[in-house]
Amino acid sequence: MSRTAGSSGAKTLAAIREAGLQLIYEHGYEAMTLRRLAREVGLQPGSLYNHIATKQELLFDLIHNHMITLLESLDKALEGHTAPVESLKAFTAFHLTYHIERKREVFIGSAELRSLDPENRDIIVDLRRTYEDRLCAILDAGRASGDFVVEDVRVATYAILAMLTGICTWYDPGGRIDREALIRIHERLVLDGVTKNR
Amino acid sequence: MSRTAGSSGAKTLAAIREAGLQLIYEHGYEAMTLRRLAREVGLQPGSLYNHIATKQELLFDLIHNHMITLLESLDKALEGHTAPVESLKAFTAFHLTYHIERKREVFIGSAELRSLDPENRDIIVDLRRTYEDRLCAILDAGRASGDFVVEDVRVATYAILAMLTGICTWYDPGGRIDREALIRIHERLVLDGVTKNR
DNA sequence: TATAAAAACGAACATACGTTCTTTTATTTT
DNA sequence: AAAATAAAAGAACGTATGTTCGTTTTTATA
Repeated sequence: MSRTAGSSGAKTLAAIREAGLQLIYEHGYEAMTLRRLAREVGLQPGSLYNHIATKQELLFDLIHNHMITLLESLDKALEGHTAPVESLKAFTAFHLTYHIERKREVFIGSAELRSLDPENRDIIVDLRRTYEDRLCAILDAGRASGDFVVEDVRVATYAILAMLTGICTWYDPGGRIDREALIRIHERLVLDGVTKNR
Repeated sequence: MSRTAGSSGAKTLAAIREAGLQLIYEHGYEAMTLRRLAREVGLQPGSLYNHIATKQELLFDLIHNHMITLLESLDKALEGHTAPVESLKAFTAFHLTYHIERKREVFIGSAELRSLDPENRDIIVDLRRTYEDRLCAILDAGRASGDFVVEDVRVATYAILAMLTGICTWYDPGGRIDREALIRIHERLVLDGVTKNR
């Protein structure tokens, strides 16, 4: 046997990425074998190396792509909002939506940080920090304008992110609660948490 | 060579548990090799089997012990509190304290769920559900008494747990914020989230 | 249409893994 | 003090893993 009829590099690579994403999400990077991945895509193990350099590079590629897309989408979602309250609402809605829609990428992006080689990890950690800084800036602005009352901006940032991100680990898109309701509930939780109202 | 002078079963098992906890926390269950674990404890790989049955059993043992301790400690912490507001404060304080002190156990207890054999996983998932139910009950009571205004108790439960648990992934005990301040901040965040105040 | 490049196969390599087994020595029990 | 048990060593087994390589066939280029 040899090259298969109809085979195309771009298509195969996309299939490898998708299958890799799913397998790493389900079993973890270490537990995913390239033989299993190859079988899923319909290839022999060695043939994977026509498309990826190493297993590690595939992982980094998946996470890096995710982080870039996440940041670009966020900046688009925040465009046009100037008032801190509106920005915070926009952030919350975006974060929830994205984390529900890209559940697997998000999960891998944090759970598999430790599976990355040090240099690769550093790059991703930097991008994560940039994302956090966006929320930090909103809280800072709201504090300056008097809209928010926050004891410690960094703590509030992490608390909010932790709460919102935690959702994607249990939320069931086909379940009892629809996305709009979920966003509404959390907008209130987040706003109440940073608003003076005693 | 053979049995080492001063060797004792109980001590060695404790050392295996501690080293296993640390290694799984750092690298993940799949990435931790028994050879590395043995080296850490100062044993030959085969000698581990005088103390553990399998690698899988060690993982289950660590997580199961953690869950049992968690539940017992929670019930002790909630004792004596009857008013929903007080119960919720007690829950928050306990949850934070425990999750900061037992960071590694907590992390493994959720991150390595997927590395458990199905039967083992079922047991742990049941215990987790029991823990969640404690918070659910507090919110239900507060809703019945009129102290809390919660749109959906299950959602609020998960949101609160997600927020509080997320903290243990970044909190630095030796850092800028001391534990009391952290608890105070989060008690406010949680209470505001479930209290009517518009 | 001839030639170069791409994409697959299939076999193989070196290594590492969880685990088992036999043997030896230290500790505990009688 | 003798016998039984527990805990370690050390070697080995079978298997699985990431990866490489030579070959073959299909697609793209000239």
